Amino acid sequence: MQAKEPRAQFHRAPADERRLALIDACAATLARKGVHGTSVREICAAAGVSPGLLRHYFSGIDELVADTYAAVGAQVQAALNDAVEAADPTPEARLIAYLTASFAPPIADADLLSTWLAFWSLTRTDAKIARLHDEIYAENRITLERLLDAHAPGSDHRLTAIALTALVDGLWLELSLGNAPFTPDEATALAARWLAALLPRI
Amino acid sequence: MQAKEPRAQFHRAPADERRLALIDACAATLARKGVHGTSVREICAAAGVSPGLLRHYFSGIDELVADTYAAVGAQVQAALNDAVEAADPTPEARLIAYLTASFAPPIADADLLSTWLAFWSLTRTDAKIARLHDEIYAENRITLERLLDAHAPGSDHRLTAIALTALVDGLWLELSLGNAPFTPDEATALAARWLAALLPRI
DNA sequence: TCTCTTGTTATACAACCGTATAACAGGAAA
DNA sequence: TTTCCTGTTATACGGTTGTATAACAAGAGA
Repeated sequence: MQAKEPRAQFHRAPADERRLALIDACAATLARKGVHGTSVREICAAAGVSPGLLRHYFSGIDELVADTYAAVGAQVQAALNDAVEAADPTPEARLIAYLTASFAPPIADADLLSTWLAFWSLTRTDAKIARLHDEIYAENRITLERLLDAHAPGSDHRLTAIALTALVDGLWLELSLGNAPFTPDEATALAARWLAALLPRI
Repeated sequence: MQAKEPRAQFHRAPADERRLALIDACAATLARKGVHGTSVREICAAAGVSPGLLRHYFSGIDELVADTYAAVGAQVQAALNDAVEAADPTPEARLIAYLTASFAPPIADADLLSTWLAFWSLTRTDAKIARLHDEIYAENRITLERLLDAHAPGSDHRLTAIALTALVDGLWLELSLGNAPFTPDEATALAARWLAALLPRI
């Protein structure tokens, strides 16, 4: 004879507060438990919510993960933009601010990397995630090209932006993975030195 | 009434042929199905072997994954070394060979990337994998420092090796992820141009 | 040819997975 | 105060997970 579980108290969240809470919980779980340890139950527990609720806001766990990618991508983009806007208005200072922000919290962060790795690894198997990846990276490249163009107007910065993105990504990856053989300051200096070599006027 | 399954034919593999087959199957499954789709049964099916056999050769799936990381890491290192040794014996040619090989098969390969992403994402949660990562990257950095030192003896190439590793990693990542906005040749040219700017004699 | 070791199999197990469903209750609207 | 909609819960379901186990058979050694 099984005693029936008394129904837990709850309150009805306004607007899409619950939806955002689930997205946050998804990112946090991806970060702390990895793809392998991320499940509907785990996410909902992190959000303090019953497992069934996920499907009230999302068509399934795949859609939640995709929406989480979009949200986290936007957060990263916003953090970088903020750093650039807070810098001195010279092209040089804005570029350096972009680089510095890339190697400092909240961008260089072990949790963010773990979440990001999960997205990367889904790119191969999930078409929606792949499309999101292309959009996010294209936007990032355009931002960078604009910053470069402000410094040296007229010339084509496509390849420069590509290389700088790759360099920053690689340094960011090692830094966030932990145990990196260099400091955030060295990473910034490295990227700046690279810029100076390629764009003589910096 | 369930008919008993007749026992399948098999042959006893010599030495650790089975062990290597399981490692190959693990890498292939990680590549094709991602972390999420990789399970004991999936790996063993790929190896053409019964599920129970995995635990005869490994203490569990975690140990198999770790051993697979070590094996794949060694393969990558060997492919890069081969490319360098096959090049003209000048320091410049050897460096360029290293770069070119990084952006061509079998190194720049979607399957290899998927496998590698799985390893990266396990670095946070699995201490054994984290240690392996440090070893593999340290060895790679030393290889690169030696190549740089052959070109410009005496000076300290620590930071140069770090930056070149990051640049190559970033370009390799985008290239292997698919839909990259640049070609392998452009990636090689980019890295070479970077080297030329920083090491004047190339 | 026989024996014995052990690589290999089929199957069992409890725990977990993502999703489905019906009962419930919060709280705005009337 | 009552009604009613729906956000939220507990629970159920079939399928899959990693591991455990006992039966079996391959093939070397005697």
